[in-house]
Formats: sequence, structure tokens, C-alpha cells
Amino acid sequence: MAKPTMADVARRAGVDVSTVSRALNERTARVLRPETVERVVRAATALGYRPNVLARGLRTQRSLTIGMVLPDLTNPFFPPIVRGAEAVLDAAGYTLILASTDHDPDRERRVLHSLLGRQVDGLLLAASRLDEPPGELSAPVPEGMPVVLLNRTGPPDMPTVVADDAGGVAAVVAHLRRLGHEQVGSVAGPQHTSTGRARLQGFREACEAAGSWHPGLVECAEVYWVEAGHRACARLLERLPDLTAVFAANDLLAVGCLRALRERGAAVPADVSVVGFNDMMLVDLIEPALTTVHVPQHEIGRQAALMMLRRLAGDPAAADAGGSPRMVLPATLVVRRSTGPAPARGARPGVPSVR
Amino acid sequence: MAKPTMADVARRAGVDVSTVSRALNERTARVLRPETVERVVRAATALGYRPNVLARGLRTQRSLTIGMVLPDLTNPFFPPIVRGAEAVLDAAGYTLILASTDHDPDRERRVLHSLLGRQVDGLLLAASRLDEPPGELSAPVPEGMPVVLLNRTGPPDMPTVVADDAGGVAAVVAHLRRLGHEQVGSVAGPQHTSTGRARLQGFREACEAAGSWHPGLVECAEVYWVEAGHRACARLLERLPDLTAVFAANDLLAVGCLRALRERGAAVPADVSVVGFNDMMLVDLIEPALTTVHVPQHEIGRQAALMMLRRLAGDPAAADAGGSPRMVLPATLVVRRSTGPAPARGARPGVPSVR
DNA sequence: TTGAAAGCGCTAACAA
DNA sequence: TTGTTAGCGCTTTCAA
Repeated sequence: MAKPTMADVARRAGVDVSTVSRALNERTARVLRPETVERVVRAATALGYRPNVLARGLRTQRSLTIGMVLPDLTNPFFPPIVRGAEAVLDAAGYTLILASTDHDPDRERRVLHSLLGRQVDGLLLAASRLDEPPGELSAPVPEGMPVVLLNRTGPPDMPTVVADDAGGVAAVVAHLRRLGHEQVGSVAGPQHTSTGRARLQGFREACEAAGSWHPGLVECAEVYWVEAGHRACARLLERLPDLTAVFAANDLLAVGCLRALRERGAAVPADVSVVGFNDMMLVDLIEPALTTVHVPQHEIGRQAALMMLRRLAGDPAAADAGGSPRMVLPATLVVRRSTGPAPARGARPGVPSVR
Repeated sequence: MAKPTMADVARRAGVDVSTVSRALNERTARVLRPETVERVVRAATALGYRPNVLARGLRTQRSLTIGMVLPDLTNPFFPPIVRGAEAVLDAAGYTLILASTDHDPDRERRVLHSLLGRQVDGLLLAASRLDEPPGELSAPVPEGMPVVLLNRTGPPDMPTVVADDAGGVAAVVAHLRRLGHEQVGSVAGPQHTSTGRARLQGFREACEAAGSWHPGLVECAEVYWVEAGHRACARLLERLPDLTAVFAANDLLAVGCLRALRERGAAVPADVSVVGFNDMMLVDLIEPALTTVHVPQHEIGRQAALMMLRRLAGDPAAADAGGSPRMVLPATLVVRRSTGPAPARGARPGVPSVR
């Protein structure tokens, strides 16, 4: 017999299926006579019985499944987040279903549609687009469907877990100022993402506080990818050849900056300092080891999942708090080799400075 | 009304649910009067109806779901594979469910159990352990459940997609010999993985062919991770201080080797050449850019998924072929900066050679 | 061309 | 303490 069902177990144990159901369910097993439970369990294991989670879900209206939507699993930023979320959801009996959007709103719609069709109990969104009208997602999510936003912001009434972008950027700018850099440029992230905006905003505010803000200091990359950073940095250097430091809104962009600078013969950090964001795996191994801002990815996933579980449990505390918890996890500067003292005045990129 | 069901659509369209079912199903819609279909479709969209895939699955005995088991999503090797598989499965209407084992047979068992409970239609296994008796998995997989192995080998009757490890390793050894290296050591991968074994085996054969084989040339890492590579390389150098080249069975291990060599003051590639395996993202950016063997990860995922689809379709061609297709995808050497000519004889690591 | 009815595997009243 | 019954949302015979 291919897949034993509850009826098979019932027959073998000489009881009704409902008794099997009760015996196999933690909560209801205690109402049965222990020897009955024993007999059922024995029959079940003998047959290699495995409950059909889908059938149960159909009956109980809970699939024990959470959908997680992200732009691209290939971006090293996401796997640790996934593992973090997976760890807590798995422990609670939930299964995670991943879906990639490739930043494509159309794909996001399709993907959301598919997840909803699979009756997910909740949605972890790491990819909501900011340019949608607040309160709307790119696909209609049913009333009351628990949603948690990760590393993105969205409608104010939606639970969110983000890293402290502004704090991280402020630390970066302070670090560079301390090293004597006055001309600090930035390769910003895509401005349809909330991290892209938040980090640019943070950069702007930090510069303004230091009295050195100028719109020309910023060049935006279209996506968080090495090539985009390369191009954006090239444009930036074209305009501001005297730059002594560049802050990239993302490690991948920073790597692109490193390349652009190398091509121009500028030494890092002797001529130009470079800072990234995220502290992705392996960026401590590139040359020079990248100074960056560490974002607690695993913890972001964990906390988002915990928030989701609270929602699913209908946590009264969460409701009492009067709205949506917005969790901001600290982002901390990690100083490595890609930043150094500003070159002596008058020195030019390409002309190795003596430090 | 929270979630409109087929009954809601039927009521609104003034037909029976069975008619709704027929109207909404490509295959059966053509038996209905076009205007009926039209009416049903209109009612469905008006209500924002979304078919319940779980309920359908319960009835049709197909969940349109494939489980993929892998050791660790955080290992950069896997995401491209996942995307490759996802791309073809998604196009065929299937959803992928990922599960991580962390190399723990116990977790693998649990994870498999969970996937089977979710009624997956097939299993993509990137993590079967080789030390299980052939023909057995670490959890009982039901008769007839389609299984495809990725980047691992297993029981001979099981469809498999692997990279050409032996060919890749042979190219590595040939490359190093051409550069004049005679003392080539290897930091091998964990020997309970098939890639670990295949690459060690390939290394051994290549050395034997060159008449330079010696068991002492190899040191095994316990896992594919930077620290493990670091330790293994340190042990290797302890024993063979005159080594001029080391082949690591994996890029992460190679990065560990780079660290171990740096600690000992050996320059790469001037004193010692280092080669990795896999061509993981970002290894072209570390210093020195890593010479490695490119493994077509995305393609591995794609092909495995295609194989799975063929199985699911009960492809007669596959059956006619008389057994399990075993696909071997070419692995190609990518020469970058971490390999160079062997240092002049007599030169010692730590003493910069003049080349 | 459409409707009626049964049933996928399970849970949860309600009875006994 | 256990069995009977109904039904979750859907597909698929079988009739009409």
C-alpha cells in the first residue's frame, strides 16, 4: 500500500478514524484511554503512517505555511535572513515557501498570487515596492492576512523589522570625518527601495549636520549589483575627481566602486576610502578588506518570524500596544582596510600619497 | 466575504460548482458553451476568486509542489542552483519548498518527513549522505516518489545531475604542472560527501598519472567552510613546508588556505599557488583573484528540475533509456591571479621569490 | 452542455 | 472514553 491513510491505521488498530485523529494529536490524546493511544500509535508506526498536512489544513483552515517574498536569493544578503526566519518558524511547526521577484512588480504579483493560492497563513515581504500607494501591495492581499515587512518600510500600520540604516550611515560619515575626509561622495541604492532611500536620506542628514551637503555628491545605482555600482561610481568620479571618500549604500555597490577606482588608478584607501553597507559574507576577504556596516541579517529574519508568530497567535500584547510594532535592529560600523586617513591636500587620486 | 470559494462563484454565475470547475480549467473549459465560461470567469474575477490549490491537490492527489533538500542555503554554492530549479519548475506550475539540513542526518530525516507530510510530488536532493547503504535514504521515501540527486551521487538507479569533478580536477593539476609545480598538495573536502570524494579521487588519479602521488599530499577538511580549510591547510603546511601549490576542493576552503598561507608569510602566487573549486560569486574579487573551477550551478538546478518534470510526466523516453539518466555537466578551469609559475628551486615560502 | 453526487484525508461537533 | 456524522474546497464520474 503506497501511502497509508488514517483509515488504514484505524482498521489496523480496530478503532474509528476519529479515534486515530485524537490519538495522534497532542492536545486531544489525553481524553483517550492510554492503552488506546498506545494501540493506535503502534499501528501508525507499523504502517509508516504520515499525516497528510494538506488535508488537515483544508479542514482546519490553516496551512501551517508562511510565504516569504524576496527579490533574489542569489543576493548574499538574503540567505542568512531566510535561515533566521526558517529557524523560528520551523520550531513552531511552520514551513517557509520562498519566492523570488527579481525586483519585477509583475513577478511579485504573480508570486503573491501563487502563495495566496497555496493558502499561506502569513506573508514575510522583503520586497515590497515603496512606489506603490501606501496601504496597497502589488497584489491584493486578503483582509486580515498577517504580513510582516523585512528590511523594507511600507504602510505605517504594517509590522516591520528593519536595520537602523540612519544610525549606520551616521557612523560611517562620522568615521570618515574623523579620518579627515571632507569630500565624501555616495553611490546610493535604487530609490524605489526603502533601504536605498533611507540610506541616502541618512547620508544627506549626516552631511548637512557637518555642513557639507551638496546634491552633486550623490549618484544612484539602478539596482544593488556590482556593475551598477561600477557605473555609478564612474559617473561620480567623472563629476568629482577630487573625491577622497565614497560611501556605497551596499557592499555589492562598494565592490563596483573598488573596480571603478582601480580602473582610474586610484589606490584604496591611500587615495580614496570606500565604505559599504551590509557586511555580506566574503567582503572581509576582498582586497582591501571592506569597511562596512554590519546588518544583523539572521536576527532580522528571526525577529520578523517571531513577529509573525505573535500575529498568528493573535497576541493580545501586540494589539494592546496599539498598532504595529516597528523593530529597528542596530547596524554597527565594521572598520577594515578600505578606509584610511584623507590624503594630504593637493594630492590627486592616481598620485600615490605619502601617509 | 474573506475568501471567496467556488460555491460563491457558482452562486453569482447562477451555475453549479462543477460548471465553475470546468470553466476555470483549461482542459475542460472547451466542453462548455463559451458564454457560460464567459459568465463564470466574470463572476470569478468580480469576486477576486483564487482557487485553493491545497483542496485541488487533495482531490487530484498532486500537490504541484517539489521539495528541495540542501545542506545550507548560506553556502553561496546553492542559491544559483535553487534559482535554476525554481525557474523551470515555476514555469511548469510547480512550487519549490526548500529545507536545510546543516549536514545533520537527523535534521535531514525530519526535513524529509516534513516534506513528505506536505505531499510533495517529487524530491530534489542536494544533500544525500554517501555513507548510507546504497539504495537507502536517511528517511523512508515512498515507493515511486520521483527523486533527483543534485551535485551528489547516490544509488546507481537514481537520476543524478553532477558537475564533471574529475575533469575539473584534471584540468587543475595539468594547469599547475604546466606552471612547473611538482609538489602539489590538496585540502580535500569532507569525505562523506560525494563531491569531497570525487575531487580527492580525481586529484589522486591526476597525480598518479603524473607519477607524483603520495597520500601525505592530502589533508581533509571536516566541512566546506573557511575555518576548516584554514586548519587543514595549516596541518598540510606543517607536514610539507616545501609545497608550491595547493588545490582546495572548494572555494571556501581555498579562502581558508589563503589565510593560512598569509599567516605563515607565504605570498600567493609568488611562493605558493592556490586553486579552488566552484567559482562561487565574489571569489573573483578577493585578493588575489582566485583561480578556480567553474561549476555551472544554475544549469545544474535547471537540468535537475527538467529531469524531475520528465519523471513526473512519466516520460517514456526516460524509461526506454533503460534506467536513470546520469547527467554530467562540464566543469571548466578559470585561471585568475592566485596561480603562477612555481618558485625557483631552493626558494622557500616566506622568502619572496624573484620571478 | 450542465447538474447531482461522491469523495480526496482529515478534524470537530454531537451523541452515545 | 469512543463512534457517528458532517464538511473543509475542489474534481470527476455518472446522469440527465
